[in-house]
Amino acid sequence: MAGTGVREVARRAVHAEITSAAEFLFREQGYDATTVDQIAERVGMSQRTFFRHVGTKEDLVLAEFDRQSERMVADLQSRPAGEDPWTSLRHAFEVVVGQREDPTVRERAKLMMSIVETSGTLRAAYFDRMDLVQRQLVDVLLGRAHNTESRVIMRALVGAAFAALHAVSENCDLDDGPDTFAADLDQVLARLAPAVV
Amino acid sequence: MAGTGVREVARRAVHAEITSAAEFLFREQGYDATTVDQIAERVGMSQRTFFRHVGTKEDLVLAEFDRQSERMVADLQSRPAGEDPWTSLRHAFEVVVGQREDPTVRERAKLMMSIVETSGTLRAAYFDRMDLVQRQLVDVLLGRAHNTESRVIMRALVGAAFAALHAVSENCDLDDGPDTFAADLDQVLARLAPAVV
DNA sequence: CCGTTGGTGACAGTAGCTGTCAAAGTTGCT
DNA sequence: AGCAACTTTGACAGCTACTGTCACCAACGG
Repeated sequence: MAGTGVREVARRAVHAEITSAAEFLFREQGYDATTVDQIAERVGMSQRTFFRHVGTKEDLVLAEFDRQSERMVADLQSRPAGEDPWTSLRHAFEVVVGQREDPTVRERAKLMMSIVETSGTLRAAYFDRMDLVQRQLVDVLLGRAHNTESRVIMRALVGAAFAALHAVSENCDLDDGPDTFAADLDQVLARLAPAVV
Repeated sequence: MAGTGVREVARRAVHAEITSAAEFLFREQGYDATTVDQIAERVGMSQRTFFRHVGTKEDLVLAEFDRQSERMVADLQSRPAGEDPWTSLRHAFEVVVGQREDPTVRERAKLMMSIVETSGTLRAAYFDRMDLVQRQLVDVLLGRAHNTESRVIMRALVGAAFAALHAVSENCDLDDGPDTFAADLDQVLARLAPAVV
């Protein structure tokens, strides 16, 4: 199902080229001011073909977040079932924390985030996807062997953890000092956690 | 600035009529399947005039939430500055809880929420607005006299409280039993709270 | 009574996105 | 190599939310 190899490679290459062109234009003129036609023209393809490869203009920016989300869900699944949710979530967040370690990747992530924050529709779509991951994480946690929590509580728990993640994320994207992401996250989570376990 | 009285009344009446027509159609065929043209035609006006009164199709559904948000911010502002944030927020949430008391209003709110949940763009816009209120609430709390919390912490705190609100909201909209909203909210908030104060 | 002001409709245009169809290119099998 | 099956592509047309423009009409004010 992974395609005929060659075709799949071609697809990825095209997709990468589109993404690169789009990012250039977004950085240059902003997300909203950049039209799909401009991106398509820059890559040298018709608008129709663009949409066959990309699906949505939003996806160009949010695809990265989706990949991260998938990994988060997978990571949470591979945590011991006996572990308390809060700790498990902190470990799942490691995929976000880890990406901050490489300065290049970090800057890229900041850029993406700043683009997201400038566009209303984009920001909205981002939040919607965050909600989706949260639901998936809740399902994972509820499905664990010795779980005793109700869905409502679990939803609130996961939501709270994400609130911490989001707060720290926002904060670190702002100041340009040394990246204190991991430390800040631990601090905020600790502030929210104690009763929660 | 409040208009010439007469005109303002007319405006409100027209707006109400549009809203009513829209809600009928949304309930009948769903949000996405209902076009702006259909709504405009039902009220007997041109599409252009519709947009002069409404601004956005989304607004027809989300205006109610905006009003609630405004009241929440106002309520939070009128709380004693010495009160701990968590308690203050619980009181601010009273505007949501209170609306659940009148069965008519409650059913209407449930309907609205169910419409929001069916449409992707609508859901996304809803989340974006929730984020906006949260930011406003954070600013209020940070502006209080004897506040010692950092912005990050406050953001996480407010986010956690909203996670609880959202979880309970989702839960109560599902089951049709007696409305246990207030009790559930208190329970979930208590579960999240203790360390927080 | 007339000028200003505000609402309205008709028209046209933009941006994102989808369906359709025929042409061109690829792949696989013989 | 040669042919049939499958994919990809571009051109065209269409839909929906939304905005700009302009002329028209009605109410309000002096």
